[in-house]
Amino acid sequence: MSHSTAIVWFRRDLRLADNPALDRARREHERVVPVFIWDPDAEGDWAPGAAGRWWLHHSLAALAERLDQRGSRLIIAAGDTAEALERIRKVTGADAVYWNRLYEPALIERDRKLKASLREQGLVAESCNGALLFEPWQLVKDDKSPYLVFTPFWKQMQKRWQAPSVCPEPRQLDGPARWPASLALEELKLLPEIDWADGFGERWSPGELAARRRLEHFVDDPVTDYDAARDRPDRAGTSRLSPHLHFGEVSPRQVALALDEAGELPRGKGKLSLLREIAWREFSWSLLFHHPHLPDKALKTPFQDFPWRDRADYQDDLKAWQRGQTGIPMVDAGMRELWTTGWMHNRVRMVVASFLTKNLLIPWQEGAKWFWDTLVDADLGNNTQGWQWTAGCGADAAPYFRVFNPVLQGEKFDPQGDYVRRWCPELAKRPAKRIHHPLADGERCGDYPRPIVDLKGSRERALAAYQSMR
DNA sequence: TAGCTCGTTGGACAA
DNA sequence: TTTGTCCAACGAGCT
Repeated sequence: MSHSTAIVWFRRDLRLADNPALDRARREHERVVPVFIWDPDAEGDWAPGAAGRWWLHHSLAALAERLDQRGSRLIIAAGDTAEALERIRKVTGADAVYWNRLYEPALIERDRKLKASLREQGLVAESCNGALLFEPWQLVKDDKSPYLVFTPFWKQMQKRWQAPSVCPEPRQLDGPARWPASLALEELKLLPEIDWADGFGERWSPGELAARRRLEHFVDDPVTDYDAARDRPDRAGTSRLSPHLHFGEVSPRQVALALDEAGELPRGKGKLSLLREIAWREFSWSLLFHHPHLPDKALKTPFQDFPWRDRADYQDDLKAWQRGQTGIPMVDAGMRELWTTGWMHNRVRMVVASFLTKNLLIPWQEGAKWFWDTLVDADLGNNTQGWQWTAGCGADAAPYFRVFNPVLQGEKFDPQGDYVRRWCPELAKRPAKRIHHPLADGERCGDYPRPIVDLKGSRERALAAYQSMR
């Protein structure tokens, strides 16, 4: 170990355990300066949305507390990253900077330049893999080109499976002789000014310890039924790990380790199912890495001419969708769950996305943007990939004739109507048999809205639109 | 290379 | 009420 000081630049790896950048800095240097820099301009159109900022605020608070307990502290800065690092370096005399890689196209470019510039100044600058089981350039086909279909990607991942190893959590961290100034967390103004996020706190506990508890709880029992239960929005069958994974409060390696059966691929159906979801996350990041325009442009080029409705024409319908006022119970329940809790059940995400793109013929980018702002787990890889998949223009996409019917989906996956009743209390008194159906002509139910489109007619319109493109 | 198989998550309709 | 078939064609991926 050299008698030197290293900056550990935290980004979306807000944990102390299995943090390769932190681990490496600590092993190779005597003193460590943990730093977080709020620099949303660097992320272009994809700086964290309002829900993500709420989470980030609380996650940073949790990280700062854990660092305090280890004799360290979290230095918070804002503004241009290179300048902030330079300031901190001057005060602390640090001669090395470590971080874990991110894969958003804009950030890859920023980080590449930064690394080159730091090295030019004679500093150590190293990035590590803290976010993925496999780097996007590792899991490729035999001819080195990236996968475009999930199943072969998943098969390859299983073939190359090895017992995950994680790095240890430091018990103590020695700081620099002189600490740099830090902003107070509140100065980043990450929390919304209106009390919009009130419901989030009831549902979520950001931070590494909460993430670990959730993982341990889930793997202890619920994972056994995950394969089937994960499709039921009326039950708590999913892991709810997504925001923790997004902010790096838990790593996919830690999840894999928790599922691991003596170094072998998990054999239990539920465990394998959860691992497959982790694989989807990896697949999404791989796609984005190899196709940097994915957040804006359809992967399948014919879709760039798809006859979406005009913006002026769909504005009212888009608002109704965002507010959960479409008059389609399953759709409204999902959109209200999203608004209230910053999260939506995966199956319902597909239903509302299919409804927006197919029944309303509104471009998938509008949905992706709304999700980006309102989901606490908004993740550029997953969000982009999911929306393109539903719209039928992405990798391995749903065929054009696959239009989800929100009534049938409700009857199948929310059979008692509990989910709809919870989020659309106006409908609470409707009999379970009718609860997923839009109001019929002349029927009234509190101030629940009439359907903004006819499901059958709009389905046919969508099929015709998709036909026209072929 | 050429040929074969397959593609996360569905719905409508006929029998 | 349940089950089977069709709704496209194409290109990815594998052997």
